[in-house]
Amino acid sequence: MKKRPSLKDIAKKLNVSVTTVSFVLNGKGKEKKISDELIKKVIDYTDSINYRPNKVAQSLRTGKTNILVFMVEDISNYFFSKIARIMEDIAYDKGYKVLFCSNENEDERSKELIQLFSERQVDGFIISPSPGIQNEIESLIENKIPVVLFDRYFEDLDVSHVIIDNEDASSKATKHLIDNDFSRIGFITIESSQNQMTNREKGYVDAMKSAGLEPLILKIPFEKIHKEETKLEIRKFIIEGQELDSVFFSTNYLTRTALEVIKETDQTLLEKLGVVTFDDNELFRINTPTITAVSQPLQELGESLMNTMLNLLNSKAENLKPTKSVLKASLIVRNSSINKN
Amino acid sequence: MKKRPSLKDIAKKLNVSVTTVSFVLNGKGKEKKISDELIKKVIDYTDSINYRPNKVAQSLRTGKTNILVFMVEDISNYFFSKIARIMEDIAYDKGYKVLFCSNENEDERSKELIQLFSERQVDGFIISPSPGIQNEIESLIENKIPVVLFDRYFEDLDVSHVIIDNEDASSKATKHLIDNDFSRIGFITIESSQNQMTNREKGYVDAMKSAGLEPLILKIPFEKIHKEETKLEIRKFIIEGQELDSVFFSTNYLTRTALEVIKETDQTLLEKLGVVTFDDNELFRINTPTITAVSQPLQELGESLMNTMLNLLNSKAENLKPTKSVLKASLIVRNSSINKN
DNA sequence: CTGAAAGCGCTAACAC
DNA sequence: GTGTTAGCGCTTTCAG
Repeated sequence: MKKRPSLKDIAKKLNVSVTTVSFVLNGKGKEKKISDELIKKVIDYTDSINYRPNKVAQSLRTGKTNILVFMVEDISNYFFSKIARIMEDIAYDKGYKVLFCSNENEDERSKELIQLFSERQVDGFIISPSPGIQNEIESLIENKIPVVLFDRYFEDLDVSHVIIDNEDASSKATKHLIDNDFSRIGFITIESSQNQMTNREKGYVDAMKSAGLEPLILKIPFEKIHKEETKLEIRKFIIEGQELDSVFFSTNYLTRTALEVIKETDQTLLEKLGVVTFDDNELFRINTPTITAVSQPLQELGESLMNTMLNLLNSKAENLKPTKSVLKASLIVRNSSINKN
Repeated sequence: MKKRPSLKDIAKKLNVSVTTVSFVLNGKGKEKKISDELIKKVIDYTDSINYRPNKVAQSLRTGKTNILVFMVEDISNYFFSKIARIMEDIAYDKGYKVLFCSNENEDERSKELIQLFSERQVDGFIISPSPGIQNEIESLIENKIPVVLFDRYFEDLDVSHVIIDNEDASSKATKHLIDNDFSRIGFITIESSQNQMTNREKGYVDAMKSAGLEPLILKIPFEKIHKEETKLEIRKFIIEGQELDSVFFSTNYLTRTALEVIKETDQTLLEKLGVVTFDDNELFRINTPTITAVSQPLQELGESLMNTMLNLLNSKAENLKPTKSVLKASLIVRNSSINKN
């Protein structure tokens, strides 16, 4: 193995000092008044051997890695992966690279990942936090590592975040069903104390109550989402239990599970049952019937997240006040929720 | 900002040398015959301040990062993300962390990513390569950086790989349609010279010919997959053109696009049209009708990939012969492909 | 048993 | 204009 050449090797080869090479390579040649001739000589040589500086050494020296971490529940989820892509493009222009990872909404995994990347000195974290990592977030902040929370946040922690107005979105979705003459409207959600979920529930409950309707709620524990018993529960709730005429799902994976259940049970059910889901998805455009969905503004979310992060990064050490952004979601009306009479 | 404590800080605090602390922290206390008492003192203190070594410094010193890169076309694709997860678990047990990234099957992006991670001294690459990065792969190999290719490979490059027998899988799928009395069987694929695709085509063509049937092929350029004109082309091919009675798709994103097209055009078409797709997906279980799919053995693929990589990693410098694994895929028969008469 | 010190590759203050 | 050198935080050889 021909060891990768180092600055020193280059300096020796060219009979100049490492400083000179370093300055030239970092574009400080002019500034340091190094002769054009020498600059050209260095550039030509490094180009010719395709020299690549060792970033590990650079990072050790400068304390910066130019790496940002985007940690979410599940990066293969359309919602998260789309935003990831948007952020990546913005970050790239500013010289940052974004690393993606999934915490499965588990505290253990979140902590491990934060640990792992902290040790590796990443420059900042954008996190959709699992419920119990408040301390870890706090400790990052204390160490002056930029953190932006996303999708959900901790109410008693003064940290920058970017979220949508879940209550408003949920309320709009519920009212839409009511306007389409549904009245036995069920709400299927995840059992969770995280505020993105509680706010969705609140939006639903308030909309129902103010229309004089009875809230009908089924809560699934997160761990059981992919269990067979969950399917049974959903089936029971929709089909046998409450004589529902429609359902509003608080997340798209619940909707997917429910669609499977319905498919296995009684395909024709969807001809009568009203359906609205949180979070849009490719599948919902293709399904029979197409599914009405609350759609989050992906582009704005991504931009807002990255801008907040870049601000934090640039305001080095100075105590910038946390930025808190709340964006609005919109309802994409499709066939599943229009009046079925 | 309270600077993170370094080894030196700890040594000073404890009135011992950095060497001692380093040995203890690396579990070499016993080996180096450091007194139990001292070991305990060090451990207790580092635990109490929750000391975390700076991995950047460690990496610079040791030349190892314990990071592996898994680069695929699109990590949000079910197929790739599932395998990623399987590998991650195995790697984790061996002290490696896996970083995921998507190259969108673009050479430019692939090169950038390889560049980026090489500079950061990652220990190995598992890559589903875009068509034109043969040189970059070669150069990694020359620098003795472990590489395992996945899903596709370069026929004239002697590099470890893990793939499935695409020709066989494709042939089985085609024969399945033939056995179910379909005869005007179209094949919709990506225009590509990469061997995972050419082999799928070959499997189809051979199966058709040996049944005395005429191959009917539509090729979509990769860049146009999400363009509107692609939908038009697919529609024309299936509906107007060749009087097909069935279609076999070479990738699941083509199938998704086609399902959308069909949905927009004539929902009842699927009652008559036979459909088989490469690569299983959640959607295909939910769709009406459920879609027959070629399913790759995810668990085995993941295990095989990681084992190959770990072997490479452990056979440091010694010239290990590349390992080439070819696994078999299976056909999951659902409603879309059973005899429609 | 423990400590001193070299050095991984790079940056940048300082010297000349 | 260019070179010398300290040091980022860590591992590990060698000395005692």
